[in-house]
Amino acid sequence: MAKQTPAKQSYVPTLLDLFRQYGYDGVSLSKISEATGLGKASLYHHFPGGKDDMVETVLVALEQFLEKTIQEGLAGEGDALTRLTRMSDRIRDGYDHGKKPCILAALALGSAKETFQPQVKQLLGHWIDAIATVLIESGMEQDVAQRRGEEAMIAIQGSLIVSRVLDDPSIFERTMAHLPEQLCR
Amino acid sequence: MAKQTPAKQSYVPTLLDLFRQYGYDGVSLSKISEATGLGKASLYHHFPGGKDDMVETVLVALEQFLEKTIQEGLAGEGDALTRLTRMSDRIRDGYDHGKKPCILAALALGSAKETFQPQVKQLLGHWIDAIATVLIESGMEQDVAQRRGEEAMIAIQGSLIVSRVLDDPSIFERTMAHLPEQLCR
DNA sequence: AACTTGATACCGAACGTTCGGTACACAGTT
DNA sequence: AACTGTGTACCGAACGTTCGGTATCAAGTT
Repeated sequence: MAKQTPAKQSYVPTLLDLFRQYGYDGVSLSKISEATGLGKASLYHHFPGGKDDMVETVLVALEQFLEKTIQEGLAGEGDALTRLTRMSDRIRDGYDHGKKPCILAALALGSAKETFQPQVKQLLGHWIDAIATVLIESGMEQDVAQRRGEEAMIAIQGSLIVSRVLDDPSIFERTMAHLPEQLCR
Repeated sequence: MAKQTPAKQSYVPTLLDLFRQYGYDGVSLSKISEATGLGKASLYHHFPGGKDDMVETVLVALEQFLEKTIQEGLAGEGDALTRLTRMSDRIRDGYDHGKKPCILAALALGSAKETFQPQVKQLLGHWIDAIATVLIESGMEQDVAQRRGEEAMIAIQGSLIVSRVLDDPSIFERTMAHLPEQLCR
């Protein structure tokens, strides 16, 4: 695991956008150079481990973002429905209301899968667990709650893909709007 | 649209496997050469349009497969639940019980999106419409049925991704098992 | 029967370009 | 001086694609 620096972190938004849209194999160093405004040498200066180093930096940032989302959203005040609605709103923002794909799905494809599967799996699993925890605290059985967490992830990932393929972000928005009640049923 | 030939069609299974797993950008001509046993020059002999020609051949085959699935499964005998269960079984087979990704999602990523979006969109839309038609014939309102068709696609795509990321195909299987009743509710 | 022609399928070599990556030099800041 | 950051030039490998060629087969002609 490469060392994280403030400079690296400052490139996360740009890198995230590239990897989520083009996937690992579709993002070349030239594309990154263009998007960040840095030459290749500078990119290697900041990310000595190259492309993999960049993806890891993005994943570390995502882990932090997820933690923050859990603390401020899911683990905050209110009943389950309120909390899940707060999460739903954050998700809408994070995916630009259905217009941006999920990097976790993108990294499950191609050569990225072999390299990053453990981290991606851990992130997604963590997200599911957090949703399940909210439902458990509201009185739901653990088994059922875990299933619901998975359902939530299926809805999120599935609606992002369908919205993207059909070029219709309202599908994602509609799905997110219904998700909280569905999980609490 | 390049001309389709029997030779081209004979390579569809191999090409489908490569593109669904590695995506468009992750599949090189070398990889295809290796998987098909043909040299690169031979690949160009059969697919003069190159990689794009190969993807199009796969998409044409998928369209035919979808038509067949609709005729034999969704448009066949029985009530809506029976028909949707038949479709669900075919889907399970087509995705090797959750172990293989969907090429439509893979082609929605990277440089493939720009080239193949119209065809991919048409395929997915056609699938949704076929599901909605079954529900409409069983008495459901058109609006609701169309929504249900989308929900089905969200469940399929989402559960494939979640199963893949979590390395747990049972998630897909479970989702497919419940899908017919869910759509008919 | 032998030869010619056309069609089909395949190949190795080569092409121009892009890939990820490295070495070195220089400039700015502390 | 040390550190941080950048640019230029270059590398070998791989990319997608094309070229010129060989092998085989079937059909037609002599």
